[in-house]
Amino acid sequence: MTNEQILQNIETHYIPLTEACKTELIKSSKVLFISDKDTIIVNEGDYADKSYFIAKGVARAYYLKDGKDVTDWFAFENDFICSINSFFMDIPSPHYIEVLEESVLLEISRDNVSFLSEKYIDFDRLNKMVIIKTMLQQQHRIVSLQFETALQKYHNLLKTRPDITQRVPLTHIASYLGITLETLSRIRNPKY
Amino acid sequence: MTNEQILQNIETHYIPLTEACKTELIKSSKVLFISDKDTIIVNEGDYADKSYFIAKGVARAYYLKDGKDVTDWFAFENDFICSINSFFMDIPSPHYIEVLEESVLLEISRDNVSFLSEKYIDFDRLNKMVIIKTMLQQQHRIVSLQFETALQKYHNLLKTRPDITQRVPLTHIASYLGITLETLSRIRNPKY
DNA sequence: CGAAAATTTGATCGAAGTCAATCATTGTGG
DNA sequence: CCACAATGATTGACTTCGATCAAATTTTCG
Repeated sequence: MTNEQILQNIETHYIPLTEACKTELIKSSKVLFISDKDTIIVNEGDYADKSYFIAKGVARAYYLKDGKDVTDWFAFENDFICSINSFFMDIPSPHYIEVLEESVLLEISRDNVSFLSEKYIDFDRLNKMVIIKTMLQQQHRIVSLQFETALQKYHNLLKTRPDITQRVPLTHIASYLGITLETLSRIRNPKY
Repeated sequence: MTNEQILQNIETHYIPLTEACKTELIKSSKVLFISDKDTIIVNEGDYADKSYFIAKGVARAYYLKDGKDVTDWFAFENDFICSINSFFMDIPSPHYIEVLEESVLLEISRDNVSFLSEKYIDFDRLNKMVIIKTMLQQQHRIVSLQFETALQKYHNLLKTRPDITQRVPLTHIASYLGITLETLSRIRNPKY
């Protein structure tokens, strides 16, 4: 996967960028080729000042709640992911971020995001789009968590990500949906 | 309440703004003095392209879920509120926004937000701060909804807003917390 | 003051959690 | 390349928190 392909993906899924902006974006970011699944790219406690564009693969953000692994976020192809508290508030990360498949990521630091946003208005728009998209997804998730049954939440997830069960262990899907693995397993039984 | 006081509040709770920016912000926004509680300022179906800074009072965003009133958001003094889906995606609002006390609001349109963000870097920073603050609050709310008991959710709300029970009917607090009014009432009983 | 709205209290029910035991799949070392 | 340990998923029995339905009580306000 080349730099050009990655930029192409960003442009088709977000907005076109000027040549100058793209050149400087590549210069100020780093492509990570991660071959091992379950590679941890952010650890709890890190000052995680990097944001990652998933060019290929899947990643998840999770944290330990009373020692139990709770998935907070999945990022698939063309999504961005970061440790949201750490990135935006400059505090130690409560989250781990882990890659779940062989993946290609574009890594960019908060400082470089700021710098590019100041310099290129199209990058600033991209940046705002990513943040607003995240906010709207969270909004949707809040409604979902609050008023949907386990079954509805699972079906809705499948609607937006039909391939998720092939790519992500059920344990992570369960904790993401706020249900137990056992309940998820029962729900998946066709007799429901 | 004067324009100067409102601007002063914004500056102390967010960031200082240049004089030019403040002058133009006042010119491109409108102060609403709302004397009747329960005044609806955004209706379901509206293209709600306005954002409101609460200089004084309380407002809430709510929607009807199967005919039932569900509170999605409270905004108190120095908070911003808007119909998030409508404002950012330019679609008809699923939310109503209602004022719950005699209030003073500063109303600004999406177009004016864009314009001021382009023209004044300090306003752009303010705008980003508001969005990121919203995102982080939602993040916190997701964790809360997913793993806390009714009692914990209520206590946490009281910790950040001790005065909320004096200012907002319990029905709205209950639906905001994702619990029924009856459960909230039981939880509030000192024997818990 | 009295009607309407808000809140409390009580009794019952059900969705999903917990604990525990199996079953299935995967991947690694002999 | 198989065996078997480790991990992941399913199934079962039981429990619990909070929902629902219903009624009583308190508060608010014209």
